[in-house]
Amino acid sequence: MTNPTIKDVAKKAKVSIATVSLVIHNHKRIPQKTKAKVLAAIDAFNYYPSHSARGLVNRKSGNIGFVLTEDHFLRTEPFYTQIFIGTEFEAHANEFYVLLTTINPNFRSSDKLPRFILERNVDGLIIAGKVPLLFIKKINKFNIPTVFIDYLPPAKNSITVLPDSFKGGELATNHLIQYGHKEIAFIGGDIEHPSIIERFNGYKKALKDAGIKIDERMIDIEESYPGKSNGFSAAERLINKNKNITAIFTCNDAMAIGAMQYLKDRGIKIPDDCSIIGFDDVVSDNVIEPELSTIRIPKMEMGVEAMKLMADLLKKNLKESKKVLLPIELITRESTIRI
Amino acid sequence: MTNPTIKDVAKKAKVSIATVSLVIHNHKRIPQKTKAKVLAAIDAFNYYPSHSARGLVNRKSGNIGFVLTEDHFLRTEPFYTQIFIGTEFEAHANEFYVLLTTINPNFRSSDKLPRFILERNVDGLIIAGKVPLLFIKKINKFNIPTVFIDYLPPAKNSITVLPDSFKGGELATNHLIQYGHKEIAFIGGDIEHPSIIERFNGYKKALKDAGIKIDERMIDIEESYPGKSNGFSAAERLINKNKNITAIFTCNDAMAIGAMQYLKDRGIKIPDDCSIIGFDDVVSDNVIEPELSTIRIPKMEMGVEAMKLMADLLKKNLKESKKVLLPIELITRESTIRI
DNA sequence: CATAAATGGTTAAACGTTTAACTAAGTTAA
DNA sequence: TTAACTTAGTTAAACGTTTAACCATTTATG
Repeated sequence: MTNPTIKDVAKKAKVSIATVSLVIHNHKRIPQKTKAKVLAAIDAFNYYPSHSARGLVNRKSGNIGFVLTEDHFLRTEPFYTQIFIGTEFEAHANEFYVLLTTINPNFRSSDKLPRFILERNVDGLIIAGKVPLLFIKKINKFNIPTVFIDYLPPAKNSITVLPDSFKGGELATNHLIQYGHKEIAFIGGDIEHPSIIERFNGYKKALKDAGIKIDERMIDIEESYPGKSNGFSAAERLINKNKNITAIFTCNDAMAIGAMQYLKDRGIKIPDDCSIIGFDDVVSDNVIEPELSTIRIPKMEMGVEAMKLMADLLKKNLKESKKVLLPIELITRESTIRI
Repeated sequence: MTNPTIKDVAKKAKVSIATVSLVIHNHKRIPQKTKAKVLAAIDAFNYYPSHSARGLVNRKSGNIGFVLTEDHFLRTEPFYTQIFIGTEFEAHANEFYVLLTTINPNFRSSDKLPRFILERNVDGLIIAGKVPLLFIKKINKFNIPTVFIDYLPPAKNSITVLPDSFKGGELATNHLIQYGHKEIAFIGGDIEHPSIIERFNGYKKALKDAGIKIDERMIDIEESYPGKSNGFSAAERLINKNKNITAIFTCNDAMAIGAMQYLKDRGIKIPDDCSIIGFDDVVSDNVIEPELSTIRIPKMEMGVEAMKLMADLLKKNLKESKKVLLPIELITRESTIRI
């Protein structure tokens, strides 16, 4: 048989289609006897309501759009992938589908918006990572409930899920301080990014609390993007400027890997000559040597949390501004050592 | 204004909604003049047809389901992620949305099928990687057009996209032979998997062609899963059995990494004492040392190809059985050396 | 000039649900 | 006994499209 419809079920149960619908929605008007009869028919046909028909009358798509920039999606580290998995997982629980799409990181105002926005095929939007302001402005016109992950848009009334970067920065730096380090460098990229800047602030706070003077020469935040090769360049500048560094805190693992490469090339032994700690915990399967100490971000959990907020938001039990900080965790591995 | 509908457009253009629809579908009956008028109105409202309404009348969802097992999705290497990106990319071109879902690798017949199948919310299914036979059997009842990626289901009438594993196995082995190696070991896991077995066959073929005798003691295909820790164990067995190995071909990069770990631990220098070559090219960003020679699989391209096949399949210009082998490529890096 | 054919558009049914409004029958209360 | 409720269901409109069938003009044909 072809796809069974509510009519087939109604006929079989000898009731009207309205009754079938009411049963499906657990309407109190329907007594047990009728309910059972209808449910039996539903079962017999293995009937499920058509998504499109429902969408049409309810003016809901049942879909949540997941947006991130192409470059983020193509990154080899599974950072945003893990976040996506989290949303996907929680979507199950809330009976949503997740539609993923990428946008150009250099979004121009003439660029088309993702099709699912134009077609009103999503009930909500989850935006992961930094996206162009122009994009945000343009979608604002559509008034779609939106949750951000790992990015705090400038407009102050957003719902956002972030890792606790400030605490992470403190934690990483304190870890080095407790290991006896005093000459602790910081490497950052894309310093405007709210997460990065907080890590930097955490670094400065920890140093200050420990009575260590913040030295401009120990800080390199020039790079515009926190990637591996930029980590290499930053380490190069830093070391050339400053021979007595005993530890480096990089704003993420990718930069840490680049920095490690430079140190190795230069003959500086890790961790014996120099400790290094990253952020994110994305280096897969301990494949790098020495294994990298880092601050773990709960990536899947961030996705889960975002989708939970979305569900609340769509049920209207959420005001339009909320910032959720997810706890981070220090992971001590081989790249940091007591001095 | 709230979501504009075809009615709004029709009113503004002073035509019937049928005319608007015909314009949208580029029907030849409509002359330029009318078309322009309607298009102007469409533009004025920034109108896009409702996805649900269309789906309802066309009996099409416009969605393609992407299915893989949970464990595959959670793997840290971006293998299936890259494939997914490929399908997503090509989906854009064909105006599809991709709905991703995972299934339990130990799918029981009592388990529920993915919701999008039950609700008939997908027009086609792309299944990536090995999935339980029971699952395949169960979805067969729904008669949904299906394309497989990186897995050849036993039923012979499938449409499948695979890397050319046989040629890859030959290529990898020949590379080692050309480098003067004669004692070449093979490490495999999940040897029943069509891709793995082909790599193994390629290995044997290359040895035979080179007049090298195939030695059972040089082969370890015991492990049930081709992962990192199993690569470690396999290397251990192999080395203990057999001291004169000068090169190893592992069925994938994950096992190669595990094997490298064992060799390093044991004090065997790579590549000086032993060359090693993997398969897949998933080791991110040259993070491992020495950098791993491997056979590159065109992962994104596999996704793209699968979605193209799906588009053809849905347009009915494709018979129900087709096997597409995508070309692989030898990547020579640091882990293989001339003897 | 009468008729056939081409052109350009409209009408209305259909897709599969949801739900407000209604109805019919049974129950309660004064 | 009768009016007022309650209960259990049905009817019908609506959601926003698509498209076959139809109609009215205009143009071509013999």
